[in-house]
This record gives sequence, structure tokens and C-alpha cells, in this order.
Amino acid sequence: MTVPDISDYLPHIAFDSVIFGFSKGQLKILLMEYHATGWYALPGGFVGVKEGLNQAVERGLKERTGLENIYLEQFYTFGDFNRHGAEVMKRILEANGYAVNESYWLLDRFISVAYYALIDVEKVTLQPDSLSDSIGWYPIDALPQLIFDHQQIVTKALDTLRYHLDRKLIGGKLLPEKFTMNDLQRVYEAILGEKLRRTSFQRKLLGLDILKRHEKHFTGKSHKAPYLYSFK
Amino acid sequence: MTVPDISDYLPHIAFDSVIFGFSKGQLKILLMEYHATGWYALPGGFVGVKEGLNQAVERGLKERTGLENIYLEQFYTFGDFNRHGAEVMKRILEANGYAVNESYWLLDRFISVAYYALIDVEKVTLQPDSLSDSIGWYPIDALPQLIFDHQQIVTKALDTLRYHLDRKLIGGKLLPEKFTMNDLQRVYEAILGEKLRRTSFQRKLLGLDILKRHEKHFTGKSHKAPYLYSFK
DNA sequence: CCAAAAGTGTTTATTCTACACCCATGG
DNA sequence: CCATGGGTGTAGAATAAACACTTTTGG
Repeated sequence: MTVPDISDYLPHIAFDSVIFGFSKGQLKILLMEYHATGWYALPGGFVGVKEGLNQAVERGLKERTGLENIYLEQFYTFGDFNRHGAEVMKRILEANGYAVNESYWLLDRFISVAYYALIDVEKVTLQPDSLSDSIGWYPIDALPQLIFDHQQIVTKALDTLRYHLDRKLIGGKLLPEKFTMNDLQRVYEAILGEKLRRTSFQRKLLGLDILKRHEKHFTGKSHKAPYLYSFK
Repeated sequence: MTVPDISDYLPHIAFDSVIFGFSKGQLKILLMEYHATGWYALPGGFVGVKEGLNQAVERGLKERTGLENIYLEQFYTFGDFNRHGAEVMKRILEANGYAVNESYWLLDRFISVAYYALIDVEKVTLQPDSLSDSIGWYPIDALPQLIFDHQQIVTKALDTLRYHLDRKLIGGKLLPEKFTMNDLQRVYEAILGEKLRRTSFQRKLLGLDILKRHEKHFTGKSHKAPYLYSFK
């Protein structure tokens, strides 16, 4: 079995994606589980020699989720010398049946550009890569142990997401096109990790003048039907 | 004359620094002028094969300014495929007396991690690199034309600096240890590009409880002597 | 005593918060 | 007509802005 070839990619440069989704009231991210090792990692990839960095990340995201044109934001580049772990990567490759020698490129030191993405979980069709036997959603507050510095990357992604939440008005990117105010509030609460007051939240978001009100959404429950909203 | 050798550095990876300073009421940045070409560029460099990314940038900053332990913040990684310009780099190298062939590493495509730094201009001793005949301060609103995408990098650095100004309380990093409230206000005005109200500014900054008041500063002018302040 | 600039007090405006109240819905 | 959750009105609190006033300094 031949090992993946480097010649098409820039050496020492990688990207990692923290892909956020929201379901069952929880904020979750996508993780890959590597064959036979029980190790988890962020979905990532490499940059083609004639490919733009952002394009590479978009390509990687499409390969894993099938989605295009999704909200994507670069937030930090991790470049510590000791952030890689050659022995970890070697175990992963060997568990996949590759025989690698010490100079194999995947064992090298990598600088990784990290992005976070916000997607509607209903729209994705998950697709593992060749080294992983599964890809799935894990709640942000109950993640398995991650390889390398990926936990640190997740933490920084979450910090950045919270930081951007009120400034870039991105809360709705985790929901379908139309949603109720209560849906949106639960997204905000999951991201911020705290309860918000219903009336204040409603007033604040309506005051921003970024929501368009649509028809009412009848659930069959015995109470007033909420309006559906979308972002302008 | 031999050309610089790549073997000690990671290929295709660079960093660029937008080094801000404040003097004569203006916000300025450091630029290098390349020999014989009349071209200007941000000070930058490359990452040693066994060197951390942040350490590389700190090293580069020390080489150009003599300063250590300065405020430094990574803000974006530029990775478009067409951001480099091999013909520009070739002209620069040739103007320095290097004969380079088409496959020379400095002509390759680079991904560049950009940082901004805030320094006290009084503390620096400027030092050009081997390809430049000068390094100097240029007001942010009257920059010469820059090579590659360096103007875009500067613009994004300034956006980020404005964005961080109130959140990270970094205005004072551009001033000496002790300064008057008026000094600080002029820094804020230069960064934001707008006039601020004296009394509101004073109250706001004192209200943040981050300033320590010292002795009065007598200038010999016929008015009340202002207090000196430092950051806690 | 005057002009200039620094520092502070006070009033006003604005924004946020809390709570109350009313509305719609299905059982 | 009741319970439940959704939407809005309003009063109070907190914050921010605007303006006036006082203080200090050297000529």
C-alpha cells in the first residue's frame, strides 16, 4: 500500500477546521476518529501547491460535509515547534496499514492555520477521510481527548466565536434559513454557556434590525404561535 | 556573491510585521526600502526549521528594532496563490547583485503569517536587513506604494488595531512608561482617525481603573500642570 | 489678573434591565 | 376558560455624553 504523496502539497503547512453545529440544544463540533487507534482529531488538510489557502479549507470542508459557501473564519495560526507529534502520526499511519520511514513528510513539523465554520447540521452529509473510520458530532462540553494541540485549537475557536457573536451577528448561521426567536436564543445560550433573559434577548435582537419576520409557526402546542425569522 | 540559503528555514512560509509607532502626533509604521529599486515592503522573515513561529517573529523584530518583550499580536495569515510576485522579488535580488535562477526559493509562492507590534519609537535603534538600504517610519496615511499585498496587510493590521483598542487596552504601548492624558488621547485619535472629547476621554479612561497617577509634569507653560500616568 | 489647559461636578440623554401585562393557541 | 409560551409596554437603573465650572500655572 502506498502512502499519500506530498508532491502536490506545500510541505510543513496544514489547516485545521473547527466546524460548529447546533442540535438538541447543544453546541457541537465535528471530529474524526482514526482507525484502530481510538484517537480523535479535528478535520484538516493540506494546501495544494497551486491552491489558495482559503480555497484549500473550503475544499476540505466540502469533502467532509458536502457543503459549499458556508460561514468560515480564520482565527489563528499555530506554529510552535513542539506542536506536532511524529510518534502519534506514525501510529495512525501504521494502523492504516502504511509502512512509513522516519523521513516521511507527514511526520514532519507542521504550521497549521486554524479556521472555524458555522453550519446547519441538517444540511451535512458526513464523509470520513481515508485515515479515519468515522466522523461525527461531539458536544463541545464533552469532547474526547484530542491529538496534538487540537484541544487548544478548539478552545481558541470557541473564544473567538464568543468574541464575534455580538459583533458579526453570526448566531443564525447554525440554524436553518427560518427559525423562531426561541431557537436563536438557545443557540446563543449554548455558545455563551449561560442562560439569557427571554424578553431582553428578543428586544436586543429585534433592535439590531437584522431580522426579517415571516409567518407564524404553528406547532400544535397550546400556546401562542411564534413568528419565524430569517436574517436580512 | 552567494544567495541566501533556504536549508535553515521552512519553505513557502514567511511572516510580515506591521510595526506601529507614534511620533509628532502621527501613527506610523516601519518600512524597508530595497536597494536600487525604490520599492517598499514590510519587515518580515522566515521561520527556522527548529524555531517556533512566534519566536521567529520576535527574533525578526529584535533584529530590526533592537527591542525585546514588546507587544505583538498575530492577526491574519495571507495565503492566496497569487499574493507573491516572483518578478518583483527577482528584481530586488538582482539589484542587490545576486544572480538567481527561476527555481530559487525566494521566488516561490509564500504563505505569510502577519503580526502587528506596538512600540515606543524612542526606544528603537533601526537596523536594515541585507537586501535593504534603509528602514524608517512612514505615517500611516501617507505610505509609499508597497510590494505584493503588503498594503492589504497594513489595512487589515490597522482594522485589527482599532478593533482591539478598547478591548485590550493597548493604547499606551505606543508611549513611554509615563505619559499625560493628553498624550494618550492623541494616540487614540491617531489610531481611530477622529477627534475625541477631552473630558469624556479622561473620564472613560480613569473609569477603566487601569491607570496609575503619578506626579505632575511641569512643562513651563502657563497653565495647570497635567498629571503623569502609567498603566497598572 | 489673564489666558490656556487640566481636572471634576452636574445635568441630560441614552441605553439596558426587570417586571408586568396582554395575546394567541389547543385542550 | 385554563395553562402555556410568545410579544410588547413601561418604569427604574445604569451608563454615557454634553456642558459648565473650578483649579493651576507662568507671564
